[in-house]
Formats: sequence, C-alpha cells, structure tokens
Amino acid sequence: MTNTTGQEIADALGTLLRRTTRARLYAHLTEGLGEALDELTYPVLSGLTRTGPCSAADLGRAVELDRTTVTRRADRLERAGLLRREPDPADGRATLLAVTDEGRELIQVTRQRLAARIERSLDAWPASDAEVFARCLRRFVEAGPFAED
Amino acid sequence: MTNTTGQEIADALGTLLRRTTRARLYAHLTEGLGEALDELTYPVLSGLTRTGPCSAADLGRAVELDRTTVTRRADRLERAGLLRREPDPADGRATLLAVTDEGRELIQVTRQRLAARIERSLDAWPASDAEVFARCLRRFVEAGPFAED
DNA sequence: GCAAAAGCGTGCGTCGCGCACGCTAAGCTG
DNA sequence: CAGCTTAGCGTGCGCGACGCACGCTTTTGC
Repeated sequence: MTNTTGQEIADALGTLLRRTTRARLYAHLTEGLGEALDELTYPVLSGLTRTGPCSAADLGRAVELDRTTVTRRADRLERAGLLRREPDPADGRATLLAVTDEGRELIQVTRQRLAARIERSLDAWPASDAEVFARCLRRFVEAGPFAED
Repeated sequence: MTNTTGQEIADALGTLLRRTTRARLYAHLTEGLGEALDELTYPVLSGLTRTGPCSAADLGRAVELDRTTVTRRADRLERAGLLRREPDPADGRATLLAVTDEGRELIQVTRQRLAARIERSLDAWPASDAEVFARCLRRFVEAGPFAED
C-alpha cells in the first residue's frame, strides 16, 4: 500500500536530517578552510553565490534569515576576505554583497568535498540505480512537499 | 559519468536541507499542538520515543545534544505533561526520562502529518517509482555518506 | 520641493547553550 | 566495613547569536 511508502520516506528523511544538521558535518566539510566559514556563515556565502550580488535584505529573504543577522554574518565573511561590500551604483542607499574569488573558491571546495563523499558511498551501487535515485531525489525536491510557498 | 550524479545528489540534498531546516516547517507540523512542542523540544521528545526510557545523558548522546541542554528542554516537556521523570529503580542517582501517553500521541500526530504531506506530493508519481525511490532513499541513508561514526 | 518610504548599520534586551560547581549515590579496594 | 573515587544530576554564570527598534541617509511619489 502507498501508506507505508510515505511513512518510510518520512522516517528516512528524519534520520537523514538528524544526521546532517549536526555541526560535525560542517566541521568536516570546512576543515582547514579558515575560522570564518562555519555552519552560521556558510549558508550566507553559499546563498550569495546562488543569488549573485544583491542587498542584505534580499539575501535575507532568499536564505530565510533576518536582515540584521545577514549583516553581522557578512561582517565576519568580509573580514576574512570571502565577501565584498560595494555601493550599489543604481541606488545610493543600498550596498551590494558580492562573493570574492577566494570565497567562491572555498564554496566550491566544500561542495566538491560533499559531492565526493556522496560519490564514494555510491560506488557500491549499480550505476543505473544511482542515476535513478538522483533523478527521483531531484524530482522529489523540486516539486515535492517542501517546495517554495 | 558518475561525477555529475554525485554533484546532482549533493545539490538536491542542499536545497532539501535548506528548506526543511526552516522553523516554518516545524511550525506547520506542530500547529495547534501546544506551545511546548517546537523545533527545540521536538528532537528530544522524538528521540526519547526511539530510545525508550533512559537517562538525560544517554538521550543526549543519542540526539547529539549536551546533557544540560536535554535537561532544560525536558523541563519544558515535563511541565507540558508530554514527558515524565521517574527515579531509576536500579540506580538511585539516575532519573529516567519517559514519554507520557499524551506525548506519544503528539509525536505520532506530527509524524503522521509529515507522512501525509509527503504522501500527497507522491500521488502524482507512478506507484512503482515512489516505491523505488523510498527503497533507494532508505539505502542511501542507512549505508550512505552520513552513517554513524 | 517636501513628506513618506526604503535601505542600512548598530545598541539593547532576550534566549539558548556549554562549562563548572556542588551535591548525592554507586562502585571499588584494602 | 570504611573511605575514596567515579558517575549522574540539576543549576548558576558567562558567552554568543538573534530580532526589534532606533537614527541616519537616500530614493520615490505626490
């Protein structure tokens, strides 16, 4: 019956979230990349690479964080040289947040580490299974129960 | 090539985690179930239903939380009648944490809500696809890159 | 042109967390 | 059996992050 399918997915998702939320995961992925990039600042920098240069308020809306929280985390990233503030040429009040080359490099490294980690655990799978899973997961995330409001 | 598969999964996982970590998800799942059950206390109560009655220290190890943090969150749950403290008959120092019937009921409701939400989004899928996905996800979580240390 | 609105940074109160302390009870050793 | 060490618990305290509100500047609209 389909009922058990939903519960099974919910259960698996639960344990997955439980394990991935741990600070230890971030610690492992950002190991040796400097003090500034931690579980708090990473979402900001990573989000900024997705949105491109934008204001703190816009970034806050994008990553579901308060405007002032983004500002303070951006402070730390700026001090570490991973993020740059520049006045918006189109709006005198606004200051744009932009990822520096060094910041982009670090984000790429962490993402590559995560991908490699997943990659390695998938080595035991038949290649076709892995591709099917990836496709299903993407579909589940895109149009799934946690899509944007 | 398998490289893109790993990156695709990593990317999908990223957006999934980003959306599920939001406090809004917890707010929706625990809506109308009282103030005591929120994103902080839920992991404790849910974890306790998994472990069964145990000490705060053991529960802390199980849910990767500091002992004292478990104690304080348990205080709130106890005041709400969702959790019960009872002296360990086998050890005079220890006090066991145990889920009350009411607490178990609430956990079941939230889990059912989550399952239903997933269920509904899976209605558009072919049933066989959903089952394959569930099986893959379980395998991925069990033996995957985030397994226990 | 001037008032209302939007954007930004910062001070401040609040809250959760981890550490350290004191206390009680169990275990171990001679 | 007596004393010392160890384990378990709750709590006080300092620290850090967060959200709100304030003041300031610039833009927008009438």
